[in-house]
Amino acid sequence: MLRHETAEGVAAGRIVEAEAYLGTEDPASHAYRGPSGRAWVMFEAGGCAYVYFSYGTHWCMNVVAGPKGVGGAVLIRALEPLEGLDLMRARRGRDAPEDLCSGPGKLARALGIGPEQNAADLRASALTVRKAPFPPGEIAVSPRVGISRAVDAPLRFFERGNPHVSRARAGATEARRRPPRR
DNA sequence: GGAACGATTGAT
DNA sequence: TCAATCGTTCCT
Repeated sequence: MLRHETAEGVAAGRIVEAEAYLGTEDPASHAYRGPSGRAWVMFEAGGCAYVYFSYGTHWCMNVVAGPKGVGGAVLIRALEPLEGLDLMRARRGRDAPEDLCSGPGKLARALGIGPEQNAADLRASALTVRKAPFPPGEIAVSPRVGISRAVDAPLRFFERGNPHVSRARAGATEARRRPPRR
């Protein structure tokens, strides 16, 4: 689960959807061009947060993975809210639990995650990743959502049937198929 | 120096 | 289906 402690209170949820972004070999990854610009954090040692500004409007949060010097991170795409739901509601301006954390921008907003948390140590800071209170169900795999390169790589992972999983606009479900080329 | 695009969301 | 909105990338 992902948990954030702020002056406003605690908000936490169980991670139910995530995507892997690799290093300089993954054209869809921010790390593709090396440790320049915002992507430098992806080349730090695993265990810290990579927070980036998306579409000029939203913040998204990753867990950096792999050894120092190698690019890689896991984008947290959806949470099942478990703690601080009213705080999440206030931050999100939504009421339904399924509307609080069912997308990378939504969950960052709900947990109060922003640029201040970039490069934060997820083992020992206000923002942590820890073991969930109950184990996952079946894990399904699909292509990643919202990208235009490496669109077929099966690097999205989610708990099948969980109502808090984001709705994949791009149709990135396990049933998705690219039309056969002729 | 400028144009285009993007690991998204919410309203129309 | 489209606007919001801005940092990064890519082109001239």
